[in-house]
Amino acid sequence: MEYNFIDIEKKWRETWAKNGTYNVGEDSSRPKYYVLNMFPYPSGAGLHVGHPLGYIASDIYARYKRLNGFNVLTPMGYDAYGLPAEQYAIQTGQHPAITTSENINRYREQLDKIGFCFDWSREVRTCEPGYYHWTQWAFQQMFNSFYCNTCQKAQPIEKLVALFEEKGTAHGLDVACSEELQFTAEEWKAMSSVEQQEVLMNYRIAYLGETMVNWCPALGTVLANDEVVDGVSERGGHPVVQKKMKQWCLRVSAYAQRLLDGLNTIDWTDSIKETQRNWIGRSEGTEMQFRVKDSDVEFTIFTTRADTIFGVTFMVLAPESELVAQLTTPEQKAAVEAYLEATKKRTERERIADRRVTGVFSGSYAVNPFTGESIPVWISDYVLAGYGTGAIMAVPAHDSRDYAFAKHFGLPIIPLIEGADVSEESFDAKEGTVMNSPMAGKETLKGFSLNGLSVVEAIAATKKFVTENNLGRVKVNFRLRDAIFSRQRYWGEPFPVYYKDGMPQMVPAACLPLELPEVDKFLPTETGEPPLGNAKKWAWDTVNNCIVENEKIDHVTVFPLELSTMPGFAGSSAYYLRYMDPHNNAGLLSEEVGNYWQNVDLYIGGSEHATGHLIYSRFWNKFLFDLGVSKQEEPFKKLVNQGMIQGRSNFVYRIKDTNTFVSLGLKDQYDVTPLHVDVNIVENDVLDVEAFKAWRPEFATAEFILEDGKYICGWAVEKMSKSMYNVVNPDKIVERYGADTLRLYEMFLGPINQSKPWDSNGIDGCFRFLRRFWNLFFDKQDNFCVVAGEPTKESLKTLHKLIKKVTDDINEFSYNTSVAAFMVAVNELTQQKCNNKEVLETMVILLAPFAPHIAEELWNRMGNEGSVCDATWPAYDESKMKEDSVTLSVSFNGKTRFTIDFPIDATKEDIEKATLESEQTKKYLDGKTIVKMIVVPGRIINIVVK
RNA sequence: GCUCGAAUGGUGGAAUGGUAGACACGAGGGACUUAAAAUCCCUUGGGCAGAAACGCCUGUGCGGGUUCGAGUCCCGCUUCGAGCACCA
Repeated sequence: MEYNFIDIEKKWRETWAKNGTYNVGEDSSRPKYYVLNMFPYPSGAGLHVGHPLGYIASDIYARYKRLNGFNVLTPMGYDAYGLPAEQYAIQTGQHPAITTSENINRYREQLDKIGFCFDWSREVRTCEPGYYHWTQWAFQQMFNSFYCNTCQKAQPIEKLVALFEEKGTAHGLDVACSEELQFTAEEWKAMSSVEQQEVLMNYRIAYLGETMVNWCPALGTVLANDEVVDGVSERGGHPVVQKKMKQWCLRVSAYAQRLLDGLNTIDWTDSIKETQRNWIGRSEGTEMQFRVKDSDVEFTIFTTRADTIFGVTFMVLAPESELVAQLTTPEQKAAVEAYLEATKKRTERERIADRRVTGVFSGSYAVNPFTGESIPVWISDYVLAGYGTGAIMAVPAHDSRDYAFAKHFGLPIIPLIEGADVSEESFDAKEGTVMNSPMAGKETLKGFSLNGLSVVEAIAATKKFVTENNLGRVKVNFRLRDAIFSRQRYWGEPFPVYYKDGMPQMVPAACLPLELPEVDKFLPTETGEPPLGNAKKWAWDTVNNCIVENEKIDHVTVFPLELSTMPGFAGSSAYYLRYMDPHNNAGLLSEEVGNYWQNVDLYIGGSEHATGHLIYSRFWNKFLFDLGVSKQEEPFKKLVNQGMIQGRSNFVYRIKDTNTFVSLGLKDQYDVTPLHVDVNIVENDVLDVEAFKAWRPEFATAEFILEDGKYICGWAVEKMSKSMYNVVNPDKIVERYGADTLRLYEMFLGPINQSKPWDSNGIDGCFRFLRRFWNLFFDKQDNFCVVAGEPTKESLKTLHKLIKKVTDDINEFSYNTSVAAFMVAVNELTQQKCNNKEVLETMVILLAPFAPHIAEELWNRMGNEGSVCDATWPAYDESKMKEDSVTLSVSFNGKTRFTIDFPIDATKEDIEKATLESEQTKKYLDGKTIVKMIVVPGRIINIVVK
């Protein structure tokens, strides 16, 4: 019987859809398991074979869990907002909603062919009002919350207002803020409403902040830090400049410590955790106050090397620091201004590319609080305004950047570590014994000295001294910045915000979702407003129809709406929660549903989201957890990163200035130019010459120099992309081999977490395997030949060996080795001519997660009711594996020479005795003496001889 | 510069410290066939030996070490990949 995958797969695809086989609900009688894929952005190019890799891996796991009695949720949806659709709209006038919807349909069609067990009834699209309602809602909750550092939790902003009314800022709580403010209850009460709102903005988790942002002129929008790579935009590669702008921000930094701590509780790869730790960048140090000489100005610096206070020979301010204006003396004013002007002109990219030492003296001196010495204050762009306090104490002997600066400007360098040679470079390591702290004979504050201590001890001693003497405080700094949350774009979630007296107000809950309006054009307005500024009618209608009515305010007043939209990560930050309860109109998700599904047990996706989506959604979830909406502190318990599938390009070699192409093996005899050739007209690196001629008009008359009658192409591993003609479409594979073969092959290609090139050459092996498997069930006359009865001992052994291997492998996501194990088992069963029902039925269940269509078909043919999805995963029975004897290899000095069979229950002594008495041993000993004999029953015999 | 990861045949890749190269592709040889396709069987890390049989040597990026025994563990390198990077 022919293995007719086309009919089989079509039949079951339809049956599953008709029966809703993969739809799930809450079921308290079974344990839940939540498997999630990072949902795709539906691009115009459709899926290539790399995309389904993670989906297949998660599908196998989901099906395996279901066979083990779990109620498995595996939903799918689309991250539908994004730049490409908008860019396309600008170019063609085609509305992004239409493009997106077309792309989604194409994706769905392609996905459906691969046989996933997604519950499509739960599909979400981030661009639909029913979905972004809750994105907007969450934003409003963040606006209405502040972060309490003391209780490590988000709290309602009303609580902070109440504290201000009672005690001003002296309320005793440590609260996350943009800027430290001080006022009394009386001062608070005396403020106008607008002033109070301005103050509160300093504390809100979603706040409007005037900060330096990454402005991308070409895209006409601001970008988040993770969207800027090497000074250019991640999308499109346009230059990015620093600009001070008023933008919506999320106070992600407030959660820095929790984001860091949470990493220890989740089962993610070390590399992703490490990447996030770097990105969060916790650094423990000391803030110290320095007085400016002959002035009452004081400023604060941050250092992790408080112990080097005696080696400070100058101070440096960031050019953007507010202190620059205060500390610049009249004599230096012109020089400083010239420097600031020059710095401003340099883009981030230029600063990275060109690391010249630059700087200017401010004219002022600071006073070392420990020694009273005067230290010049400089200004340089190697100090960043956004980190710490934007001011540093420079210790050239023990910091390489300070060292370069000191050498360049001829400033003194004082070594502080015994034996450290600082004549050529600084000694940055935190080790050694401290000296010159203070230098012999120098007086210091309260006689403080660090000499003779180790660096670690000296840091601790300085911290203690600084705290006790009010010179500063111990401080933890994070590199993690607040996320900039506005984009001056059309295709995104509108902010549910309007302005009154210049202050933002939340659109009333009754007006949510605030829908994205139609616009005439997708570009910014002539007055420079974001694209939503083109939607005048929308603004008017919204104000009149909903906000005015709900807020009971005067119709005559016109309130402008926020015209920015939210960034890409807004919609993807809590989608896993929405999948739990996608049709709920009363809330993001219900209490009951949240309690059942909790959080994602297994999350699969690419590691490129390490510092973007995977940080933002952890932050977002923690916030919702504080609100009690999410039930777990961490959204994704286990994370598996699938590797990238790279392209395998093929090349033909054209002899220069001719239309003649020479085969790979002969190309070195000619002067040739390699050209990419479409991999779809190459098979096993042999070019289909006729197809090549038809491919392009200019090749129609091409001539070929063949080897062995074939044209052999060269190949290379490159990114899978259209321009390299190496894109392989999964539809083509499914058409030719079937979805089950595609699934098996994608897994067989190698470990799931490794990047590897797609190579269609190996796929035949998987197809042959399925055909052999299929043939186990049919005899030579094409009759279904599976019969009930007692299985042979051999077959049971083969089966249980496989059960153990596959179960272990699935749990470790080692799918390539389990596919290999299937191949071995099927070969063995073929040789055994096994047609036993018990064995073959179990084989079908084992294969069901990998190749569901063929498994379902055979399950059905064996007379089973229902779907193989609801079968029970077989238990491994060790007794079926019991052997009568065991083969042990005998080694001499670790070198294996021969093997001997022993009864399974042979003791160590039996083995030793039998080995020594064997003829082969005697032959190998040949006059040598035995020094030692190691016997590990069941494992190894090694004899050490001399 | 710092952090993490990797390196095994022609290729993708297997190996709880115990016979390295499972499985698959490719290649070579053979069977069947008028032929092709399909299918099946044998060989396949390198080298040596041989009439045959049992073979022998060598081999997991490089150099050391631990061990009866190391692809695997430890120390020191090399190369490649990823992340962070004037973060004080």
